[in-house]
Amino acid sequence: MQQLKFERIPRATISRLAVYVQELEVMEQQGIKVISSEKLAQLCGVNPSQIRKDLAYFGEFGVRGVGYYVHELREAIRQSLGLDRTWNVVLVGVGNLGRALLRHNLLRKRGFVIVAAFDCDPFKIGEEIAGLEVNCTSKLPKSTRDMNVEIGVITTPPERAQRAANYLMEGGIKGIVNFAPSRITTPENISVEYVDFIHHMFSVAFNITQNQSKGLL
Amino acid sequence: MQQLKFERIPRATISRLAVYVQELEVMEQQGIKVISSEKLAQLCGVNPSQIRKDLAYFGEFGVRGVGYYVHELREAIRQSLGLDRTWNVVLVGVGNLGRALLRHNLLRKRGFVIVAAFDCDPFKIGEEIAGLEVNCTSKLPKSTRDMNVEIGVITTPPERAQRAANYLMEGGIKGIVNFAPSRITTPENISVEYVDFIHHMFSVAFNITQNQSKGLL
DNA sequence: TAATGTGAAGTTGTTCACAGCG
DNA sequence: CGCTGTGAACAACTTCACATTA
Repeated sequence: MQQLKFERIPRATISRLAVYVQELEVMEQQGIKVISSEKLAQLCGVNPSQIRKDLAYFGEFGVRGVGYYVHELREAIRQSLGLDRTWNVVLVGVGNLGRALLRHNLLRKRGFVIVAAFDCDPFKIGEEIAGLEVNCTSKLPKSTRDMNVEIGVITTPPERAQRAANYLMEGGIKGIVNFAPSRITTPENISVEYVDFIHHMFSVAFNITQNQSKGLL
Repeated sequence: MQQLKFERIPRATISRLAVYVQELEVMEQQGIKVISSEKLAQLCGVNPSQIRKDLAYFGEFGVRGVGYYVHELREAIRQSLGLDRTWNVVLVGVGNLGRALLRHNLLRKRGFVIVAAFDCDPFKIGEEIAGLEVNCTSKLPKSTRDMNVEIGVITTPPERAQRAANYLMEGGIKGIVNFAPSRITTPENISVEYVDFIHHMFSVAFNITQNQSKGLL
């Protein structure tokens, strides 16, 4: 339909769009039909024109003098982000975090279906978690190809993240979400996202430290 | 010692510093003594001058014509970020993710000690996880004050995140790391970080979609 | 001499302000 | 009339280029 423009879209815009979707969903559940950029901005903690700019990358979804129809806007963003479909996902590294993700139902609710889990620890192989049997990592490349998986999630210890990434790429994966606290190297055409909550702990620690030293002035 | 400058430090700088620390640690373990901004940049996937600029916010840590002493630099960054101490942390919401964090040893290794866990589900209260008894959330404010806790981690379902935040603030917490996929509102002086892996899944999905449509041109 | 530290240039992202439209 | 959509102004961040120094 839209998606006609071809400027490069800022990363920041994408992650804000994700926030908008989330808040729009809540509104929809509350029965709110129309929302202005002003009000949505307030809820998301951003500037109203920011929202309008972000949306403008993908099309014109609003009605002047009125605002945005909540349901319509949500669908438009979902479509723009490529979320109007399901994505097959595999997970590598069945530790604490891996298990939590396997059991997490929000992923599935958002269209990300974990179709296989892998680990190289013989003690974990064969174990069943959330209806999924843990397989040996060596089987990963073939499985992902057979199951037409496009996204890989890495939840291994840091030192094994690169190896996991290599297996995933061998399996023809197109994007990786890396929860391990270490950088991985991949060719340009593989999209990599890092989820490192320790960094956020660091940020908070830093901000607290700074707020306190500011208080002393 | 340093920390003399008082320009505002970009958020982005902070999160990159966290990456540098991580990579420096790996190097130290490998016995590497000296590193240039060039090489470190390569490992971290950033521009060399970016590193030098980032470090310049905090002081001069390098030796011209030589580079940076790995151990020294790591310590300098840790100190600058306020990581040369331990931080008491409480966790609210003992679901899959909460459990995973409680059992995660990387947090403690980095100086973040979870000293208490809370949940409002009577079935969970009393349960012991990673040597910590789950307490009723109503006890949170008093406990955090008594234990001198500065950071709260929220791992509740989204609809309960705000309530958790309120309890934490009542308990005198100064910073919050919110893993729940919903915005929370707090006064200015509370530092809030959002960890939302779903957003990263969205980003990857979007990038894959875009790469593919690029391929069609 | 090699690599840092840094002003200046360049790039990217954000906010403003208002024209345009339902 | 009110709120969107958007060019223009602004702010923030990144990279360049080179003077500086161990």
